[in-house]
Order: sequence, then C-alpha cells, then structure tokens
Amino acid sequence: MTAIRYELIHEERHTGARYGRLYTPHGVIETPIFMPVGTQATVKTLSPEELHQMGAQIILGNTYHLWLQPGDDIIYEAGGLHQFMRWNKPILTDSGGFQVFSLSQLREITEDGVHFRHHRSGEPLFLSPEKSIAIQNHLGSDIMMSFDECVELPTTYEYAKASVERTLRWAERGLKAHRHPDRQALFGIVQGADFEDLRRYSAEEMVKMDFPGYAIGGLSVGEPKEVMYRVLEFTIPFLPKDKPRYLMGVGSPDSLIEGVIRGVDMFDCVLPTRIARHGTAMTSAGRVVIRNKQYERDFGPLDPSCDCYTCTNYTRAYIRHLLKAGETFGQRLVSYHNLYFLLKLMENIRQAILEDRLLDFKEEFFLKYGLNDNKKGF
RNA sequence: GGAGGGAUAGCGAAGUGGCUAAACGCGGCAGACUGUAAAUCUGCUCCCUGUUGGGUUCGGCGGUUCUAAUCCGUCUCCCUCCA
Repeated sequence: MTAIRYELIHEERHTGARYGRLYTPHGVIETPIFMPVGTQATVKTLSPEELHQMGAQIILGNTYHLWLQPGDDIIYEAGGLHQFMRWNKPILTDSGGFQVFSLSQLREITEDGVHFRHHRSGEPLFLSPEKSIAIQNHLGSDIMMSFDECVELPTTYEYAKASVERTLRWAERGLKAHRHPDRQALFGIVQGADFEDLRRYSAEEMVKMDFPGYAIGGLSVGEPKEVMYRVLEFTIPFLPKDKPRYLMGVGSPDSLIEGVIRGVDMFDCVLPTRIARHGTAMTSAGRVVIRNKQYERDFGPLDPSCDCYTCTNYTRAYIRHLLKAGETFGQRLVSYHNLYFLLKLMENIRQAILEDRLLDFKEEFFLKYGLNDNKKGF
C-alpha cells in the first residue's frame, strides 16, 4: 500500500494535458495544481486559514531549512509538520536538493552527500540522501522528494552525466532509507541538464525504481524558456502515465500553461510570493508593479477581473502606500492576490482540459496577459 | 555684551587647496526576482545631453591662488558657554 494514488481522469484532446486526482494521506488534490511554497513552515506573510480560503490544496516545506531551524526533532515532537504549523492538507517537502544549487558558494559535493556551510552562521553541515529522508520522515510530509543535485546551466555533458548517475544512486539510497512508504510518498527527480539522452536515461532509470511520482528538476534555473519546454518535451514521454509529474520551481503564468500542455501535473514556485513582497502583482492584464508611481492615485483594485480578498477590499493606491511605507500588510495583500491568481489560473486550466479547449484558453489568456510570441512573461 | 562652534545636493552627514559634481546613509525613481541565504539585490537620483560632453554648485558678497566646498575678509542666520 503506497501513501498516494494518482488517478488520471481526462487527457485533453488536442494536447494530451492531464486532468487527474492525487489521493494523499491528507486529502485529495486536483491536478494540474500549483503549490505555494512555505519553506520555513509558513508561506511567507500568510496564515494557513488564508491559504485555505484562497483555495490552496497543498503547500511545500523545506528539509534544509526546517532541519536547521527549529530542527526536525522538535517538529517530530510537535506531532509532525502538519500539526506544528496547523495545516491539515497535504504537504510536499523538498529534499534540500535545491540548496545544493542555490548555496553553491557554500558547499562541496561528494559521493556520500553534500558538505554545506550554514548560510547564516558558517557552521559546517552535512546532508546526505539518508539524512534528507530521515528528516522528511520526521516532518511527516505527504510527499517527500529524493535528495538530488540540481545542476547549474549551462554545464558540460561530462559533468551532467556524472551528476545524473550520482543522483540516481542517491535516489536508490533514499528509497532504502525511507521508513514509512505507506504513510509518505517519495518522488524521484529526473535530472540531465539540457541533454536529451541524459534526460531520457535519468527518466528511464528513475522509473525502474518505481517511485509513486516523478519530478523534473534542474529547470527554471536561468535557461531560456524554449530550452525548458524542449527538455519537457523530450523527458515527459519517458514518464509513466499513471504517476504524477511534478515540474519543480516553475510558476510564471505562461510557463504553467506551457508545462501543463506538455503533460505536467504539479508545480511549485516562490515567484508569486517573492515578487509580491517586492511589489509586483500578477494580474489578468499582465504584471503590475504596484509600487510604481503611476499607481499613486489609482483607486481601483489590483486586478479588476479578480474576486480575491485583496481585490474586493483594497485599492492599488492603498497597497502602493503600504508597500512604500514598509508595512507588512501590503506584502500580505499582494502575496494573497498573486497566489490566488495562480490557483485560479490552474482551476481554469483544469476546466479547460475537461472541456478540451486548452489551446483556446491559452490563446485568450496570453492575449489578455500581453504575451505575444516574442515577449517573455515574468 | 563677551568667548567659542557651525551653515555641504530633498533630508542626515563626510570632505578642510588640485585625484570632488562632491564619500556614505535615508528618502525618491526604475529594474531584477521561477524546488526562498530574498521585507532581498541592481541601477539612476544638481541642470542640459542617447553617449561623449557641456552648464551651474558646497549660507551671501568680495578677495588670495595656475587651481577654492576647502585659505583670507566681511555680512546673514543657527547652536553652546560666560555675563
């Protein structure tokens, strides 16, 4: 008995995009889905109640951060991450693999694992596949990720190949170390940089290990979008149809749509919450840098065609004022809206899949959003 | 009335003869941000100019000097102390 089960309900007629359901220990998720990121046991600025209200179905937590603070032992004692943060819906935890990438100045990779320097104190740290799984077992997430190396692009073929092979060995070790496969699902992560044969090799080898779900990692790390789309196109065909596919770290509206069209079921990204805190809103008419002077006297809503809490109650001028004044409420209001916007986008995508009109939906969306062929999104 | 100290760009504050259109901070204006080292980071912020460049600056006025925010004189205003 595995912890999760994926049910493929409908494939969109023109694209093959999938509508499905993912059954987890903490509830059912409709896919394709966007997952807000809550690295440190909180989606920055927002409460679990607000996340419920906006329709979030699953959120992320991070092994690396929670291991260091407050410590996975404390979260275990608290009864697990769900109880600790009072979020009773599904949680997916990242393995620390992304920190192998993002903390590249502070780490060294060996076969055994990765030696880090604490990003604040400089203290020496060591994270391995076994350690990552042990922490995630403590956290009690519904979906755990295997410990991988997210390689920087561009990279050489030789390096990417060695890294893919090591990540495969790490995945195997993670599977062995996993203590609760009945309560927590463990996903494998396909790597391989932008090399077609390496992506295929990585996918096929991961599939042999029979994970309950597969992620596509190592994308959205600065490469052009066309590269990302191409990699998806030559990777996803090697993933089984009866398992969910998770594209890690993607969250611009256009990429979400393009990802779904290529067969992705799950996404996560810090983009909506980060740019919100930095003063940019995602709206149906494109990005709105709400902290810009032009909105000083704009007493309309952030997004006129949005019915979220923020848009039904507050004006652009007010939100701009809050952000300029350094008030956290401003960050909250925009974070709320941006997440709501992406969750709503995914809901519309699911509906479009069910009605076999995803390409029409895409065209309409891009037109309103101000995205032409040459214009890049966020 | 006497003795000191001070006045620098929107604000605060360095600079005390040439490398200074003037550090730095704040504020302002933009930009970046995609498995969160991110309420962060980058650029611009006297005027004109796409850039090169040019034009006006460091309380006012007048000097010294090849060269002054920086030295001298004087005036105005502010602060501290003494009477």
